[in-house]
Amino acid sequence: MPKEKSAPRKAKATKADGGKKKKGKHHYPNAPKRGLSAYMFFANDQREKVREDNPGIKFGEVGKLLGEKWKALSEKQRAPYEAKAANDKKRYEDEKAAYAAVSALETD
DNA sequence: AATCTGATTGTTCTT
DNA sequence: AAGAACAATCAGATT
Repeated sequence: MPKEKSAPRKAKATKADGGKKKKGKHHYPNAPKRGLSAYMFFANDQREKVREDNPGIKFGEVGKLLGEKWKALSEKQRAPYEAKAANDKKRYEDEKAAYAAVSALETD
């Protein structure tokens, strides 16, 4: 079993508060985006189910409901999602590699 | 080496 | 078209 101790994630960013970040950032060419996260896959599956259980539910509710359910799942249930996340993570490795390769070639 | 930070991912709904 | 609650992430940058 992997015993990753190294960095015991401490507090959060410097934003003090809970952690509200806004978008608006872009990336350079070839943007090697990272893989998705377990929540993304989970949402993909539950999103319709949640809405089915909550007819007429709005985005905010679905999101919250989703969050609750997500944590309500057992580690086993999250497994498939985490598995996909891990799979996508690998995908990112490819992007990263491709990006580096192109970047090297594109010595502009 | 160890710690931190920021950027990113996708859903749905609203405007 | 883009943003925002919801959660994860985690790879790179920084010290």
